[in-house]
Amino acid sequence: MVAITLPDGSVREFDGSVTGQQLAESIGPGLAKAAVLVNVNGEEWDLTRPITTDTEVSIITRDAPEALELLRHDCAHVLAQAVQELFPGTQITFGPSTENGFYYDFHREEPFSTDDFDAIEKKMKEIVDRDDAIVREVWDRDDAVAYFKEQGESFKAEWVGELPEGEDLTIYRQGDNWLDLCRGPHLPSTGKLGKAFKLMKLAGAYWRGDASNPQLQRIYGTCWRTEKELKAYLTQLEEAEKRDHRKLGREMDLFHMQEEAMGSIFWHPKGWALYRSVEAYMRKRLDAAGYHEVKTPQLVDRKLWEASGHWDKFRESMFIAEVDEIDEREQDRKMLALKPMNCPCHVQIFKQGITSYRDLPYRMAEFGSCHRYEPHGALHGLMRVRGFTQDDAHIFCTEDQIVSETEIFCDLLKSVYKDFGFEEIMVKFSDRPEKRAGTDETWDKAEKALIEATEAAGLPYTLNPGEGAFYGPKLEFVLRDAIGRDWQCGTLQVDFVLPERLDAHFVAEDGDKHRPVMLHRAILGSFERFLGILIEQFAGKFPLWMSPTQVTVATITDAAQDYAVEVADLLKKAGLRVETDLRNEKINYKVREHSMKKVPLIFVVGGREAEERTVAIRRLGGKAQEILSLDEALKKVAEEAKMPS
RNA sequence: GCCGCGGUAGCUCAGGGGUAGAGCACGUCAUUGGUAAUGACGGGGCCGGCGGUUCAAUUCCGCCCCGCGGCACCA
Repeated sequence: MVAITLPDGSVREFDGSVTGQQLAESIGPGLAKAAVLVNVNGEEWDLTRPITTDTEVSIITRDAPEALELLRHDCAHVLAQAVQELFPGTQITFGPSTENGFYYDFHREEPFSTDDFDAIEKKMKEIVDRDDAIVREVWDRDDAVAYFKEQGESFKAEWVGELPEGEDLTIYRQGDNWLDLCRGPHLPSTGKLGKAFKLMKLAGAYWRGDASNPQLQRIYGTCWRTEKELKAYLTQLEEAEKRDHRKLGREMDLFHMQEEAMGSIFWHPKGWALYRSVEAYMRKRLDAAGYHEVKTPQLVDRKLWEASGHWDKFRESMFIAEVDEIDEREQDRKMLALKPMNCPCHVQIFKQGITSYRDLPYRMAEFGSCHRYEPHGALHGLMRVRGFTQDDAHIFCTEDQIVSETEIFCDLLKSVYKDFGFEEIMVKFSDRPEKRAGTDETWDKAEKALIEATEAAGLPYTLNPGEGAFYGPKLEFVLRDAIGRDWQCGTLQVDFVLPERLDAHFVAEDGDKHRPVMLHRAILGSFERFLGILIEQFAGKFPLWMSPTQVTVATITDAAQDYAVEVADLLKKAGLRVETDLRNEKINYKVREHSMKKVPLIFVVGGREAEERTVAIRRLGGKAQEILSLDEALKKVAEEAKMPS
C-alpha cells in the first residue's frame, strides 16, 4: 500500500505504487487530461514515474507556471528530434528552456538557414501529431557513453563521460528510437505539447560556452500554452521593436553613428538637449548629496596605468596613443592611453591634499569620458559603445564608513531611479572570488558591511557567489523598465587594492598614515546607455522636463505669426526649449507632424488667440485643448517643466 | 573576435544578366486653414567596396567593409 497526501490534506491509498497519471485519473477525468507533471515531495516528476512510498503529491496542470517551463523544454526536444529526422548526421548537444521559449544547440558541418525553419516546424508538428510516448529510462553511465558513441554523438558522449562514474542517469526515449540524456521531467507524450511554438532565430554558440571550443549552431524558438499566448508574445515583440532606441534615435533626430567613429555617438541638437537635461539633473542631485565634481585628463601616460594594474589586465581593450618621443625607461616610443576608467585619476586628486581623516568620507564625482576598445561584435547602438561617459564617483572613506556610505548611496540611487520612472529595483550582491586581493578579515568586514547597508536601504537582493571584483565585493543594481525588461545600471564596489597600488593615504586621529577605502559607484552607469534605456522606457515620449523640444508654437494662419514669435520668445525666456512652426500648412498637418515627433506640448495660435492674447494648449496623446491666457500658460508650463529635485 | 542573415534614394522596402522602382521625406507653385496627412509639379541613386565570370554585372562567384540577431567579452 502507498498513501498519497494531496494538497487539500486528503489521503488516497493505492496498491503497491501509483503514477501521477493514475493518481490524477482517480481524482477526475478533467484533471487527468490537464495534468502535465506531479510534484512529489517538492521534486518535479514525470506523470508516468511510479510513486512507491507514502508521500505528499500535488498535480501540476497545463496552466501552472511550472508547466510552461516544461512545455518549452519538451519543445526543445521535439525540435532536436525533428532536426535529426530531417538532417541525418546532425549531432545533438543541449536544449534548455529560456525566458520566453527554448533553444537547442546542434553540431552540423553545413550551416542551417532560417529558410529551413518552415520544414523543421512542419516536422515538429508532425511529431506532435504522432503523439510519441516519452519514456523515462534509467541507464548506467558507461552504457550511455557507449550508446552515444555508437550513434556518432560525440558531444553527448563527452558530456555523459564526465558525469560521476557508477551514477545512474536518466535517458528519455521519445518515440521508438530517439533518445536524449536529460534530467527531465517531461510530458508523457509529444501530443501534449500542442502547437503554439515558433522558431525564431539562428545563431552561433560555443560548446560549453567557451570561445576556444567548437562552435555549434543554436536554433531559438518560442513556445506557449496556447496560440493566443503565442500571438500575444509576438505582438509584444513588435511593440519592443517600435521602441528600439536606434530606430527612435533616427526618427526623432537624436543621434547617429557612422563607420569612421565606430562605437561613438554623434549627438544631434535634439539628442544633446536630452543628454544635457539628464546631466543637469544628475549634477544637481550629486551636488546636493555632497559630491565634489572634478574633471580629469583623457590621455594619461602608460606609467599610471601600469601602476594601477590596468596596463597588465586590459591593455588589449585600451586605445593607445603613441607619440614621437622616447620613453626614458622603456627606450621605446612614449605611449599614452585614453582613459578606460576614472579611478586612477581620482586617486591623483586625492593625493594632492586630502590628507586628514577630517576630510573623509570624500565623495569625488566626474562625468568621466572614457574609451574602451570593445570587441567589434559587442557594439550595440547606445547600449554598448566604445566612447562613453560614466556618472562616476569615488568615495574615499574609512572601513568604518562603508556601511553608512553604502546606505546613503542606495537611497540616492533609489530616488534617482524613481525620478526616471523606474520603481522596481533589484540588487545583485557579488562576494569574494577565488582569485582576490586583501585578507579574509577585510573581506569579511566589507561583505558584511555591504549586506547590512543593502538591507538597511530596503532593497531586495540576490546572491551572486564568487562574482565580486578581485579588489572587493560589489553590488549591482538592476532596474525593470516599462515593458518588463531588466537593465543593470548602477554599481557599488568596495576597493582595498587601488589605494594601496597608487599609494593613497590620510592621517588618522592617531596621527599615523592610513589607507582609505575606495567605493567605486555609478547610478546611471553610462549616459549613453542610460539614455538608450530612457528612450525605450518612454518610447520617445519623454517627461516634459527632459524632452528635447518642450513646446512647439504652431500658427493657424499667417496673421498669427508675430504673436506666435512673441509667445515663443517668452517661453524661451522662461527657460523652455521651444520651436515655432510658422509654415503655410493646415493646422491638422502641423498637429500630426509635431505629435509624431513626440513634442509634449503644442501651443496652437490663430487669429482668435492673437486677438485675446491666449494660447490653445494641446498635449501629446490627448485630444482636448486647453485655452489659457498667455501669462497663465507661461507660469503653468514653466512649473511643469521643472526637473525633479 | 566567432556563427547565421542582410546592405538598392534621407527613411521603409520592391525588383532583377541589357535606360533603376514605390510610399514617406525633400523642393517649387497654388491654397490662409481651427487640432493627427490640401493639391499639382519636380529634384534625388557609383544598387556597400574591390576583384572575377560575361559581349554586357546592381543582379552570378570570391574576398573585404559595415549593419542586424546571437555567442564569447564587458575593469
